[in-house]
Amino acid sequence: MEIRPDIVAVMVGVAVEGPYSYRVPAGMAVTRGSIVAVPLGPRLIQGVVWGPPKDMVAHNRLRDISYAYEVPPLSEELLKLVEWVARYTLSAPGQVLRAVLRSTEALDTPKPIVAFRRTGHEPEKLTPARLRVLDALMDDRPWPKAELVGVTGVSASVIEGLERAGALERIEIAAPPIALPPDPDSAIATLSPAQSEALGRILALDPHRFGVALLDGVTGGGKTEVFFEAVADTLRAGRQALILLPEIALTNTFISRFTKRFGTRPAEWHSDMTPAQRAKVWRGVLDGTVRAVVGARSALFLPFRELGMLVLDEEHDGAYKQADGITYHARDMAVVRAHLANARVILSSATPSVETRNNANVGRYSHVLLTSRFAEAAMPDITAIDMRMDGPEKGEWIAPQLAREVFGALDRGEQALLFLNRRGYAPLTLCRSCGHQYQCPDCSAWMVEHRFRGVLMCHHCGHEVRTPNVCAKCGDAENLTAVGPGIERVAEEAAIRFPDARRVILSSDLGSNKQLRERFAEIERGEFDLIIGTQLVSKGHHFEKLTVVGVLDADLGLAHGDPRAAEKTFQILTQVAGRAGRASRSGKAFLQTYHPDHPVMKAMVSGDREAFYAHELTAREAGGLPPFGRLAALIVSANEHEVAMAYAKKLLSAAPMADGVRLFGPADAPVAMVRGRYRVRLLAQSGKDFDLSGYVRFWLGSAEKTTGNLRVQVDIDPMSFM
DNA sequence: AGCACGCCGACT
DNA sequence: GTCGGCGTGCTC
Repeated sequence: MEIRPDIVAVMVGVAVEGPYSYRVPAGMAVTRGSIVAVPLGPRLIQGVVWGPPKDMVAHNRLRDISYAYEVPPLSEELLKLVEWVARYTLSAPGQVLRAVLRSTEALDTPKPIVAFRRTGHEPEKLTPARLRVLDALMDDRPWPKAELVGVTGVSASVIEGLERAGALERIEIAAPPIALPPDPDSAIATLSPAQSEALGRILALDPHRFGVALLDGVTGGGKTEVFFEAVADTLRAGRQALILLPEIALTNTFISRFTKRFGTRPAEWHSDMTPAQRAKVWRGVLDGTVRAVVGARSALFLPFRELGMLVLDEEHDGAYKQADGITYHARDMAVVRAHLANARVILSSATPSVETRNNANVGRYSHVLLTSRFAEAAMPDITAIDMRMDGPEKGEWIAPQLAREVFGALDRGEQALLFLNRRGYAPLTLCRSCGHQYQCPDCSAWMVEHRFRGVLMCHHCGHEVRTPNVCAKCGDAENLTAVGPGIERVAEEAAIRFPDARRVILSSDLGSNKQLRERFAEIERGEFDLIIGTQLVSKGHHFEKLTVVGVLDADLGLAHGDPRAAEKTFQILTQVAGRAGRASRSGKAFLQTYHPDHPVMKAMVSGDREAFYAHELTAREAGGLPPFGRLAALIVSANEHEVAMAYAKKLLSAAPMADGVRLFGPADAPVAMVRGRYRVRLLAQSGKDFDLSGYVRFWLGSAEKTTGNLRVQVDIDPMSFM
């Protein structure tokens, strides 16, 4: 094909099959990776120059690139990542590119900051406010307007008045960087011998090549200090570093630890930021002024050009799986990006995912065990409370033994935690007169009562109704009953049992992220005695005075026919139990369970996590499940159940034959209807060396096209069967 | 992703 | 008679 330097392929940030060809106007210089604005239909959208044109487009259809942004081109590694993720997840590359071009404002020239300086002219009228401003500007250095307002307490109009009077002159200065470069040598940590050894093993990975280390050690064992030093090593070598945290764990604690170590706050990337903040970080990452980022999973697509290290803290955490838009697992994609960038990866966890443990077992990842006698001594003593024998009275949720232990902790001036991974007051509202159960009109799920807010709420679609006084079906006013506990109900029981304790409830629907962060800070300062919380409390928080942890329903999560149920339960129980006992105090954890003989419970009680991994790996291998096999889920949805099921059956019969691929379904999803759409699942299973993405792509390509409201959603490596 | 085009129900 | 519902297809 003729190479035409005046025509290039541009990947547009739109879900189209591939790049489109555009003319490069005379005088414009672009290269692969250049970020450009192009006309598409009636609009102007952003895209990235992908290379020479792929296909021949009639000349009369070609349009000109509108302009090229004056920013460095995206790195080759990032472009390859976009293609890889698109291919793997069966999404359009343009759609993946949108995850990269997240911050459109970032491409505009940064707005300079307006500052003022004295001219020397005295204004004719000198008011007290004017004097304060002139005093502040005594040293003739220009001051940013916002700072001037802050320091003097005057309004902006005073400053503008002085400018009009000729006493001040306006200067535009370049906006300061969003984050100062972290100093790798600011406060080098004194590592314990075990930490030094762990660091040594991580740094033994060739810094110029791809390599993964599993940093495996108990909570509180000092993993953070170790990976900070590894980050410092990367920064010293002049490369950028990315630390990913599960969304909710972006805590002040972590940020301040980073700040202490590196002498400056890291650049952050998460959903709470304003567009302006995002823009600064994005641009800084691209132009290289930002050297280290602490962020949530979407930070994986930031435009680093010199990425040398990726850290995934709590690598097992389910929050790394993204399910809206493109469906990807940030841990797996991080490994892919590191591979493309010749960078090192640290996967850090006290409860590594079974996949990661297997990669370490077979030597694909370096298994860096961080043992800490100190931290291990503080590991809690775990007891299973058999709910069949020693459970609480009817209508109560805290077993007598657990209640005694909580009293003990409170008496000693320590903290206790009651954990239940279920939001709201009660998962079901039932009329005892007629048997009516409140269900979501649009989902096959019960309406969960949220008593604080006075509503019944569907946890799948957010649908809400006011908590009824009389049964919607029979009109009986007396017999509406809350069935089962949620965290609010546990709090109610705790208020009765432990009236003198300073209690706090932690649940994602009881405040904004900011409020929750403040709540965590208060707990860390010891302002509460009894913490009652959901999943939130399990993540990365250090409560020094916490010595007793009670898990009210350790079985929650084991019930579903989900291949990862045991793993997820093991991880959350370990994380929650690990909250108990820190520093000088040893702790106790209690698991209320109806299945004390389940392998997960036995591993927890005996403290033998190796037994759990061994058991789980054996079971996975026998079932051909990940990491010994691959899974891909196809979720067919439609407004009518029959339509979805009929199409799923057609899909199944259209499936190409392939050696080693097994197909299951179609079956109703566990929550068969969500937001008024019925969902039917097909599951493809293959060996681990089989290109299952490719197979599914071929399958869907050869199948009858969907019409109407039928949708097929593909989830490669599904984490749950919901 | 948008946006227009086009084909079937209730209304100023 | 048309306003507008959204299903379908196209954008270099």
